Amino acid sequence: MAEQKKMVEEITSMDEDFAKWYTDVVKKAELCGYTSVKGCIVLRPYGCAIWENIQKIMDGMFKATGHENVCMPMFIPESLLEKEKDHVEGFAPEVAWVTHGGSEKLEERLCVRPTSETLFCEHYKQTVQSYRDLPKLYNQWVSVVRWEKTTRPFLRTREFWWQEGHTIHATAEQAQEETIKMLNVYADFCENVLAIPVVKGVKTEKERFAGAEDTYTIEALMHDGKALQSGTSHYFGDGFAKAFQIQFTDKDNKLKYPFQTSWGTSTRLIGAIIMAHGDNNGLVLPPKIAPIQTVVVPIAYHKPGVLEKADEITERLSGVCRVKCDKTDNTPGWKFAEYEMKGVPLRLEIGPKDIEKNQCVIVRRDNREKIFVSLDELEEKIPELLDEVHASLYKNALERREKMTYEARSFEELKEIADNKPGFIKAMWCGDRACEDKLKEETGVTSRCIPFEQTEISDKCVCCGKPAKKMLYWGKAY
RNA sequence: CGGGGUGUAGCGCAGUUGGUAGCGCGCUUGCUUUGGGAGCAAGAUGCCGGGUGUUCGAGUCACCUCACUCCGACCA
Repeated sequence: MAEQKKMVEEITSMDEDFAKWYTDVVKKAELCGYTSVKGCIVLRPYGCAIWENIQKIMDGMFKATGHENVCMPMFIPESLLEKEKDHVEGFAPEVAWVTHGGSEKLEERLCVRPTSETLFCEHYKQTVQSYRDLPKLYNQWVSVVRWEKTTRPFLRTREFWWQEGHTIHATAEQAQEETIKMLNVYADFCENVLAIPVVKGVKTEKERFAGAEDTYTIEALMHDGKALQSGTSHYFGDGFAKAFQIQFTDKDNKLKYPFQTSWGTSTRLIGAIIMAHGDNNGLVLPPKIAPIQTVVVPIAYHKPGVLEKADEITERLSGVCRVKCDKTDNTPGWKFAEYEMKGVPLRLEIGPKDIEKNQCVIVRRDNREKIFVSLDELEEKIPELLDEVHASLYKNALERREKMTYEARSFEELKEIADNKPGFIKAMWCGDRACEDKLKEETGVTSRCIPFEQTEISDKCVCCGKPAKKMLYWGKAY
C-alpha cells in the first residue's frame, strides 16, 4: 500500500511532508475553505455533506439511547462562566468576549460559548426539583468558539461544529453508567461507521477536562503515527451541581445534589477520517458517510447509447446507494483523478465495449481493484462491495495501528521509541504527575489514556522505576 | 506566544543592477477528441497583502503592520 503509485500530481506525497499532504487533501477534495477570520473555516458542500452524514447517523444513535435534542444560546455571561472554579480556569484563556451591543457597552461582558456546561446548569437549576424530573438526557448540535493560537482545518479551528451531550441524574452510579455508555456509542460509531479503530480508556488527572471528576476518551492513531483524541465523555460527579446550587428532593424527601455528565465529538472527526484512511491520491472515505458512494463515469459518451445506459444504471443504483453520474465533458482520466481525490468508494465505468458485453467496470477506491460486473447483478454487487470497502478500511487501519504500537519497559527504551518510531507506546506508570510531566518534557509524549484493556508489561513505572499502578498509552498527539 | 517560510490574475508561480506586469494551469468561445488529469485556434482576467518612507521613478530598497503557513509551547 505504501508502494502504491501516486497518480495525482497536485497532492504532496505523505511520506514527503505529512502536514502538507493533509492540507493538500483538504483543499483538493474541496472539504473546506479559509475565511478572513483566522481559524474559522467554511464547510464547503462536500465537507458539509460528510458532516451531515455523521450527524444523521450519530443523532440516530443518541435518540436510540434515549436522548433529546435542545438548543442553548451561544452567549454566557462572565458571572455564569465563573461559577465553577476549575471549569473557568480551564476555559477562560481561550474564550472570545462580546463587550458591546450595537454601540453600547454591555454592563457585563458575554463569552461566546466554548462549551455549554454552565448554560445547562443554569437550565437544570430552573427545571429540576424532584427525582421525578430526573434524569434529563440532552444533546445539542451547535458550534462553539475557542480562541486557539495555532489552527489547522478540522483538527483545530477557532469555531468548530460539534455535538455536546449533557445529562443529569439522581445518582452517581447512573451518571457514571451514562458516561461509559456514551463513550461506547462513540467507539461504536468510529469503528462501525468511520472504520477507525479506537482505544477506549480514561484520561489521567493532567489531561482531564476542566471541572470533570473523570474524562473518558477514544484515541485513534493517524497515518503519521500521531494520536488523535476523537471523542470524550466526562463524569462530573456533583461538582457542578454544588457550584450552581442545583438540588432535587429525592424519594426519601431529602434534598440532594444530582450528578452530571457531558460528552462531545466534533468536526475533528473529519480530520480523523482524512488522516486515518487517506492516501497519496487523496481522500478515502468510509462508505457509510461518503456523500457519493458510487460515481458513474460514462466513457466515450458521445457514442450512441452510452449516456442512456449510464442514466439507466444511475437510476437503478439510486435505490441501493448514494450515486452520481458525471456527465460533464471532462475526460475520463480527469474524472478518475477527481473522484479519487474526493475519496468516492466505488467508481463505475460504462463504455461502448462494456455495453456490448452487458457489463461494467467497477474500481474500488481503497485498493484500486478493478472488477468486471454483469449489468444484471449491479443491485446486489454494489452494496456488497461497499461493505467490503468498509471492512478492509477498518482492517488496514487496525493492522497499521498494531504495527505502530510499541511497548517500553524503561525510560531509555521509551525515549528511543519516541524519537524514532511514530505511534502508540504502551508503558507502565506509577500514578505520579511528576513522571507524566517528565516524559512530556524529555520525550515529547503525553499520556493518551489508561486503557480499559490492561496488560501488565512490567511491575515498575517506566519513568521512575517505582511500583506501577497502570498501563498507559503514550504518544505524540494532535 | 516564540522560531522559520510565503503574500504578484481564480489557483500555482517567475519577475535580474529600481525604469509602463509575465508564465503555467484554470476560465470563456469554436472545432476535433474521450478506457488514467486531451489537442488546436481565438479571447477575458491585476489596488504586486496594507501603510509610511527613500527616489525623477518602487512589485523590486528601508521601516511598520496584517494575513496565511510550517515547527515548538497551550488546547476537542
